[in-house]
Amino acid sequence: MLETVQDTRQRLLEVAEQFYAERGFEGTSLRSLTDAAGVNLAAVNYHFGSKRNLMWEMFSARIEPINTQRMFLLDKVLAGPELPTLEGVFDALLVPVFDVAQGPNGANLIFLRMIGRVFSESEEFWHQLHNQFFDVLCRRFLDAIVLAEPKLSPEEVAWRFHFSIATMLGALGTHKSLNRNCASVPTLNGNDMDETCLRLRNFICAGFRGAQLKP
Amino acid sequence: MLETVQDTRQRLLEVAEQFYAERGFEGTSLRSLTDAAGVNLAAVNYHFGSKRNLMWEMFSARIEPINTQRMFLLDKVLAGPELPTLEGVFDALLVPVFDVAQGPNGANLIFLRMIGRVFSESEEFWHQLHNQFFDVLCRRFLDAIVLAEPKLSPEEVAWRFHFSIATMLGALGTHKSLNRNCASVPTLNGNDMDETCLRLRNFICAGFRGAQLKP
DNA sequence: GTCTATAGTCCGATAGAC
DNA sequence: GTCTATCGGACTATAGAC
Repeated sequence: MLETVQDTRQRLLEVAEQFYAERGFEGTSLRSLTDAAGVNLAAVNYHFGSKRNLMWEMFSARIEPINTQRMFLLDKVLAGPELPTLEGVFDALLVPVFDVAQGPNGANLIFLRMIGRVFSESEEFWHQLHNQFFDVLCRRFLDAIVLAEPKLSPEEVAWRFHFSIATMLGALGTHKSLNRNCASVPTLNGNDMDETCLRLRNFICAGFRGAQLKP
Repeated sequence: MLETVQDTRQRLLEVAEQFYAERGFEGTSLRSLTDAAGVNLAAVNYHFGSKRNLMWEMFSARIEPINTQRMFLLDKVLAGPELPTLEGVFDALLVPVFDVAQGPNGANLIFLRMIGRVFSESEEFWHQLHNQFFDVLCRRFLDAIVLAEPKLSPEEVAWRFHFSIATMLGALGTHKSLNRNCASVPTLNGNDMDETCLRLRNFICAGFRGAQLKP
């Protein structure tokens, strides 16, 4: 194995992502984490100060480049001469996630599950994460959707956006289990991230457009 | 307060639901749980044998009546002279959940969050829950959807059903946080379960129908 | 920066009196 | 069926040698 030698800090971040994705915050012990990373238990507090800070920095390192890219793509959609489309807006939201998931060594399903698990965190931790990483982003995307669907009231947009986010997070969180959720269900090829992303985007856009309360 | 006196076992089940919804399995300690329930710590092992069995029975007591009702409604949809509709099938899946959530004392958001949290459980526990409570159900609903949308291949149905379930679970899990996910988002009236259910069903049906891979 | 050793706390489970 | 008391172990965090 000619892998690049990684320092302790980086190894901790990588194993933290995997363990968090598989077991959640409370379910991950620092002992099991440092054992799997091949580093000393005390290294967590030396490099990060606490278990919580380790997880926070792991999440931050993953989500901030994605959110930067989301904003960049959204700005591009909004800068055009025409009104934005739902497809353009939701592509800006989804494509950066699946770009990261489509790693060089095959689909990074751990990463998807980690992202999807965040929203079932305990209330306080989730609230802090949301304020730090999603509040502004959420507002920007809502404003863009109002432009894309000008006939809908803000409340109507809020409802449909809520379901759209629920679909995205639910799909990310359950993605790893695709092939065994139902024993007798056809196997889904969940390794092609581009196809998964496009299917998800099409589902969300269609749901959004067709979700009028009274049929 | 003229409440009916409840026995220890029932109080444990109720507090277990609340704590599981708010903190998850690993995040719930038996001491905090028994304190909140006003019962002795040892009562958990006397009545249920273990923390795990307590949570399992809590979930079973909640989901089994719902699944019975789901099957009943699905059978009704399938017994008609005409082919089932997507709306009928997804109503059979969703309405029993929101019927329970629409409790006599207002919306039972704890219950919704508990259901939505289950799918982010650790792999092993989730797998066992799925085998026990969802495997057969899932197969039955998939078969019904194939009848409702006969032009779609089984693989195509499986993809779209996956996203539909993701939407449902994501919406249940995040429902409690509706009003503070975005500070500047219009407040959603998340207390009318019938309206929430209908909106969710319409979103899912529209997403399902419009989720073709190639536009 | 890495290690050993351990403090101090909390955990699930259970024995045994009542 | 409920209680006290406690076991044995796991946890996070840290002190201090190297």
